[in-house]
Amino acid sequence: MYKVKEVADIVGVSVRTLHHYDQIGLLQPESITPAGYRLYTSSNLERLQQILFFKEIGFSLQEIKNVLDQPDFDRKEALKLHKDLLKKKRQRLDDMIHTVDQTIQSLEGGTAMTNEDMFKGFDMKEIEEHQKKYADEVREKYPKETVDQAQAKTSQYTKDDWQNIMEETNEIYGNIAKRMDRDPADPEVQQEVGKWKQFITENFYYCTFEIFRGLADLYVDDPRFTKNIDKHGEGLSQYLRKAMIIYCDNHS
Amino acid sequence: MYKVKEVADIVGVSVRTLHHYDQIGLLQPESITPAGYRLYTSSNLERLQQILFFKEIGFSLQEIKNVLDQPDFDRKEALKLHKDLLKKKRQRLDDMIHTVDQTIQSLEGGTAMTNEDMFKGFDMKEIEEHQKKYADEVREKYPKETVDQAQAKTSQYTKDDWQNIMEETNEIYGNIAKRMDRDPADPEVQQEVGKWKQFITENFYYCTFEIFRGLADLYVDDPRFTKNIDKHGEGLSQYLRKAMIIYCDNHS
DNA sequence: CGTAGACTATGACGTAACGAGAGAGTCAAC
DNA sequence: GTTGACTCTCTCGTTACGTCATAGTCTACG
Repeated sequence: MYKVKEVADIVGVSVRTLHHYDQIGLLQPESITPAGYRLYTSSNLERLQQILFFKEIGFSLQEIKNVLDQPDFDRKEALKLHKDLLKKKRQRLDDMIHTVDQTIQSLEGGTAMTNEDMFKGFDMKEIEEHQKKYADEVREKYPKETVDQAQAKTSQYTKDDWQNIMEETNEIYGNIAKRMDRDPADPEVQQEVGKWKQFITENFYYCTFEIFRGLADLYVDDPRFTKNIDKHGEGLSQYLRKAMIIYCDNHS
Repeated sequence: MYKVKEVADIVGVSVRTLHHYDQIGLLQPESITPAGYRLYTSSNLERLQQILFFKEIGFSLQEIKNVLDQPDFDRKEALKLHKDLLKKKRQRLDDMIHTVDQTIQSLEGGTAMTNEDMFKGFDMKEIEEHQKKYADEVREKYPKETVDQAQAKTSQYTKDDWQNIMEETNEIYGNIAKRMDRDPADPEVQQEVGKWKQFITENFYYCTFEIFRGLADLYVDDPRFTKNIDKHGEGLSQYLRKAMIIYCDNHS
């Protein structure tokens, strides 16, 4: 028998939330003390877990109630309907993002950032340096436009662009850091690594497997990189290198 | 000078909405009759249009107020911040969709459609065939699980699933066909192409750029595909191929 | 001029899922 | 018996309005 705060601490929700769930009949405690204290059993906890799962995938509390209270409820059907709904929402978001993008572009017109500004305080700049090392190599293998275009890319980034890039970078690093307890060959990890390569390609230059391998080594060899990456987790650079190499081995 | 209902009818919002905007000071009528009737000018209408635009891209009313009321407000900055927010929301949705998908798959296990049923009348089946051509190639490059999982996917689709897939496919083709007068590199066209690639990934197999390029060629080389695609518009397959190749060039 | 019908106004409650108090009672330890 | 940690039940606030309810206004028609 657990009291509210215990339950709250165990599963990571607020006491208020439990009160609320009690109030709407979604999760009622097994028993109540004479003083009116709520007492939950472990089977109550199980139900709470289920509630949280459905909440995570976007079900409303009412929908969750339906799904959990009626054993004959067609869960699969509910999930599929729900998925359609989610996809529509995503479509809405895609459209919105697209419109915002267009608006931004129309607002822009000559505000590209100067190199001076760009160099200030952004470690990201180092990736560009790395690019130069490989520039010749790349130039041999790919049509000129590809490379030129890529170089033109970063030269027009504004401070905000760099900010965005930094944020997205941090996110990817973070996602990988979160999974450092897994094997570097873990599918989710590999997927993030793929996103990283793709990200470099989209924002800096066409990132070939050779370059990617080169980057992997650079991350542990060059202290500037290592320091920056390990901010996200002790030994991330080492781990990342392994994962990247595995990725390259599997894909080329 | 327009009265509330006129304004409401003109721009397509409810009278209540206008009341609300008045109340929160977002859009106040130019003048008020002795009887208390709201009277809007055409400049009020213009502001309303702006409000609706920002609303469409997901700004809150308070944010809109900030943007419109302060001429020195950095609109571009606001838009970029907003875009980040939207992207985060989309990421959340993506994750949710992914989880729902996995849950559905785990629930399925005995209700998969038989191959017999599946083959009947669904041209979509051909995409799967195409997959097989690339299966070996893909298998070399990606971790086994990825491919296996993908193959498991289609084998469990029900008739309804295929129906849905057909519908979504038609929608995307249709959207592209509608824009065939534009350059294949047109952003909207490219966006649809991106959706198509994403769609294949979600419903069939991890669609790499190589595969996507392969599909592009297949659409014009294989008469079964060509015929099917050109149903949506004369020469769509040719057009689609160009657009897909451009997409690949820009993204990889 | 009286009235029906269309339009207008201002509240006020409801929505979803809680967060943030307020005021008050309960429990265990010292 | 008091303190501190915890519990309870209201109640308001949040977003962008929808939906009444009640009441005043305007205009056309008989």
